Amino acid sequence: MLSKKTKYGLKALAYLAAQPDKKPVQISEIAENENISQKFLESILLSLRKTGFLGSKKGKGGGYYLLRTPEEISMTDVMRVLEGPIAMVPCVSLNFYETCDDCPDEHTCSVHKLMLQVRDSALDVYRNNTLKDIIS
Amino acid sequence: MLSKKTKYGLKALAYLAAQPDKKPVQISEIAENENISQKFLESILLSLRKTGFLGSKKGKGGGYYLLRTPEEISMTDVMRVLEGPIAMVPCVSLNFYETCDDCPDEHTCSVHKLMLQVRDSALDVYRNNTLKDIIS
DNA sequence: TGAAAACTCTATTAAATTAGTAGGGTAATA
DNA sequence: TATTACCCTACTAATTTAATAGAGTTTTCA
Repeated sequence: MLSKKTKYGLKALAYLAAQPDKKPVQISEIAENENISQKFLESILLSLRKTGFLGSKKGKGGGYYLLRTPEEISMTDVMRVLEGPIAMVPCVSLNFYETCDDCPDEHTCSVHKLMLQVRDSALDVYRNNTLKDIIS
Repeated sequence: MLSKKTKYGLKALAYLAAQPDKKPVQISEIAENENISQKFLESILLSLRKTGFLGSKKGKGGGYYLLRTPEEISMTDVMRVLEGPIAMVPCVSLNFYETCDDCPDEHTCSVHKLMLQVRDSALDVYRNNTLKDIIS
């Protein structure tokens, strides 16, 4: 299940990408328009800023804005930052790999075999979608 | 993230599918060989029996066995029973559909758009894999 | 026939994660 | 210099997951 954090983060990014100009947008504006708790959104935008997706401007007329153009922002990167691993089990994760403590051998594990395919198919989707692609 | 329930359920199914004959296999045997808590596995096998994947035989010499051949068991069905919805958000789920309370319009929602693709790609994988395909 | 083997079922619980809430602090701009 | 708006920490309620405990029932085989 997709976490609210990821869902809200994606919506906020899409909202910023849909702006006609690059002027900073206030948290409160995004929160209202996308029906998100303002405080919760605050923490999500903060993490997107720390990971290089967003810039912010303080003071009057301040807010958040995209640091890159929408077509430069890959869903792969966004998902990894917001949701974490794309794989459903750590033993098939590219960026968050861990061995299973129960499994004696990955190569003969049926779960591993299936989840490898699922990961690859999900990666395919994320790699083929930028922020620009998902705004309408 | 894949739940342990699903992981263990898949492993148990694969274990049964790998049996040379159709004799019932005891819970304890599966639990030991696959490093699964026996009591937890018990409840998982029970749910697989109630959903028509497994049959059971009581008493001495009893245990669980597959009701269908491995190539007749689609990963789509198994995943839906063990893990629940294949979609990451309810608004793109085929079997567990729900509207989002926050989203004003699904058709213009960027999250919806992306998650629809992810669901389809996952479904593709599950539809193309039977229990036979994932045992080695 | 009776005892052991093995499944069945209910209820409880511990741990982890998620989704927020509260509230004060700090920086920048008009 | 006051206001706006971001920044940060800590706490908490709710939910889900992963078991655990224990009693009960059915079946089979000796």
